[in-house]
Amino acid sequence: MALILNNIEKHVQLTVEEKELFLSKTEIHQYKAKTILLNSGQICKHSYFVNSGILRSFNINDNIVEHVLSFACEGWWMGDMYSLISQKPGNLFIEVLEDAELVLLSKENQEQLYTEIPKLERFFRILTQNSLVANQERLMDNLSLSAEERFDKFNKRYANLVHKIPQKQIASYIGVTPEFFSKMKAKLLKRN
Amino acid sequence: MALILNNIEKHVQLTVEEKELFLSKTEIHQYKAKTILLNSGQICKHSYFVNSGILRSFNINDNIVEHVLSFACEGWWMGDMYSLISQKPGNLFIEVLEDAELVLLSKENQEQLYTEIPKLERFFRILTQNSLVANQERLMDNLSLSAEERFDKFNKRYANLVHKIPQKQIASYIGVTPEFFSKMKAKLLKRN
DNA sequence: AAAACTTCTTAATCTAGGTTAAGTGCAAAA
DNA sequence: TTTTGCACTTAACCTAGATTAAGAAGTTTT
Repeated sequence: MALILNNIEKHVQLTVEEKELFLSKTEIHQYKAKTILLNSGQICKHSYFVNSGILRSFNINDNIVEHVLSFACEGWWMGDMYSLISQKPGNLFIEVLEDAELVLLSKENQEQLYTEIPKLERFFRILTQNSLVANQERLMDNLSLSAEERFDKFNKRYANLVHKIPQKQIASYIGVTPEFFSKMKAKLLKRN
Repeated sequence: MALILNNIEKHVQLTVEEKELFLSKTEIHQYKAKTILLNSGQICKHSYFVNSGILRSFNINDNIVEHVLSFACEGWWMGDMYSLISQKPGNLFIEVLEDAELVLLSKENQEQLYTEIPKLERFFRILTQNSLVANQERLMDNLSLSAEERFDKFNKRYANLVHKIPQKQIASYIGVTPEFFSKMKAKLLKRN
């Protein structure tokens, strides 16, 4: 359970009482692989922190093609930010890729904590800023890098994940078809 | 000058004293079109709020190709978030596209305000969350929509901007070459 | 341990968008 | 007022990656 507190304390210092208050507002749950935590069209009620296992968020466009927005493994946060802040139905799915233990923080408790412990508002501000920076970089990468270079970046961002998740989902994350990804991989192997 | 306070008060309520304190930490400057507010490799020292005029942020990749990250017109904020939070040299340029009046808020003053007026930390948290949501949507759009559809989205996001900025920069924003954009535009005109 | 699914691969063919190049129309220098 | 330099267009040709299809290799279910 220390993991989430460590994560928070990378950015703000909490007192013992604050840590207890924070933990009292969270729940821990276990989920099996393939569980859908959030469906498109639903309202996202929780932020998820990954103690163990792997999650992914994705949407499905008109052509019935999935596009992976993000993965989350140990120590990462996950949620549908749009739905979470607007409390309207979102477009994202959140799925468990590998059996997971998650810390759940409900929208209401999160809002309460912002007021009760302003340091937590700071923490989530910083977290969101970091996400935004990463997202902006990925956006620019998608505009200027080749599929191969984007695969490199994926590997740096999500170290070790290559071996743990179906490669069609990596293809989706970097924005190519599974067929093209397979071809690209074969080319990379031959080259090295 | 009311503009920036209105902008803030869409999300948090400030007292008269707080508004004064906030304003005392900002500066107003006028800039001519083509002014470079921030160069790649520099450390971003300010957040910019646009009272009037138009800004854009972009980077330049190895091939000497520009990629537009964002535009900002009246009522929008602009900055290099990466450089601003890390205080390290960034990759972004920020340029004035149309003569502008800007409100400057320095990194140090912004940090002080977070502590002096926690409501402002809340305000910037919300602002950053909204940016993140918009960025995630654009990322997914880039993975799943055609150039034409992305142009539609550009028009919705930046109403009226089509007529005010060089079209090669719209092309860059949606992620196509100026030549292709020109061809696409001709096709759209013929169709309607 | 077969049946039923999925994931991954290979290969032929196709296309959205890129590249190169040449020309037009302006606005800003000079 | 000419000249320089962008912004934009058009058109021929090119390519990264998509699409379609079919088979191979696991996994999961029964």
